Amino acid sequence: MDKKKDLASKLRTSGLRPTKQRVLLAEFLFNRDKTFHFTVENLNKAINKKNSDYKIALATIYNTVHAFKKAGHLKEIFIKEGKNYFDTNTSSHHHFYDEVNNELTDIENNKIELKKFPTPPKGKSIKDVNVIINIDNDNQKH
Amino acid sequence: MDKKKDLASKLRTSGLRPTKQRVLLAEFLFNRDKTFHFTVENLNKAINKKNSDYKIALATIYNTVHAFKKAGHLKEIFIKEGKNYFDTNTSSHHHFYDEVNNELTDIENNKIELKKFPTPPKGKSIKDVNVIINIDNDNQKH
DNA sequence: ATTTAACATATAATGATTCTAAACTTGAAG
DNA sequence: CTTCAAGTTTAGAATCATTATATGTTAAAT
Ligand SMILES: [Mn+2]
Ligand SMILES: [Mn+2]
Ligand SMILES: [Zn+2]
Ligand SMILES: [Zn+2]
Repeated sequence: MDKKKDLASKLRTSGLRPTKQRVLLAEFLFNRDKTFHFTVENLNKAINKKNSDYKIALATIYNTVHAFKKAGHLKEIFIKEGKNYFDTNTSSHHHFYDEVNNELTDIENNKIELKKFPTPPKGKSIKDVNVIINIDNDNQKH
Repeated sequence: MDKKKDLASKLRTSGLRPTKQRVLLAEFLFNRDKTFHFTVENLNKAINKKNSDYKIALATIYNTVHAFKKAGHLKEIFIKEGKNYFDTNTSSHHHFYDEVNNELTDIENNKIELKKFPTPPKGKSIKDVNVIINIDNDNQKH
């Protein structure tokens, strides 16, 4: 199978041994058409659902997700306390956050343009910019 | 003392009894010229430092901060895992985040202007927009 | 002054994440 | 093909921020 081989080399290139667990997680996360946003809790449930042919320990899921992040294959996104999202889109980009469904949607960088722009404090320079647009159902009372 | 009386009415108006602990915390947080960004850990240390004349239980600090937030006197800001900031500036505004010193700086709303702007998904409307500009020391290697 | 709901507090519980230490796997070398 | 060391997985323990509990205290209305 081609895809599996590709993933194995992707992992090796990142200095990660392509173990069974890592390849399975990489398949699940990276063999997709669209960006995938998830929490560790999410991922754990999806992978270890009953009747699944293969189980991965929660510690391994943590280890792997962090290893993938360190290797640049995942981005971490902070939205709210106790909700740590990871993102398979590692490009610099922005998000809609739907508070009703706890869902993230990508906004590509070129869809947002900052007109005015503040000067960073002396001795500091801008590393990156994150825009989160919180969205609600229409006609929501505040 | 005028300031104390003001705080007591501010609390009463919010439906909060002006207890000794709340008044003390309100003084510490709100009798300032500038915006104050803090974590609960921060606040607890500042209030309960040794040789301080009055101690407040950690649970009370949590309760009070959450009560102040609910009453609209504090805003909560999510920057990274395990770092929950609160903000005495409750207006809609943005931030610089200095990753080196773990420090937030306000950017007033009118200092940033979004030129291009994406359309929210169908049935959803924008509640608010949060921009975080991560900053680094100059000449930092990535 | 009495009364009662609101509040503060010490302590226990929770829950997400990290650590530990033992067993297993991978890939390189012989 | 074996051997071997470093890397990896795992169950379970530990950690740590936060929240819940249960008891004593206080604000403020009557
Ligand atoms: Mn993490
Ligand atoms: Mn909180
Ligand atoms: Zn994304
Ligand atoms: Zn602020």
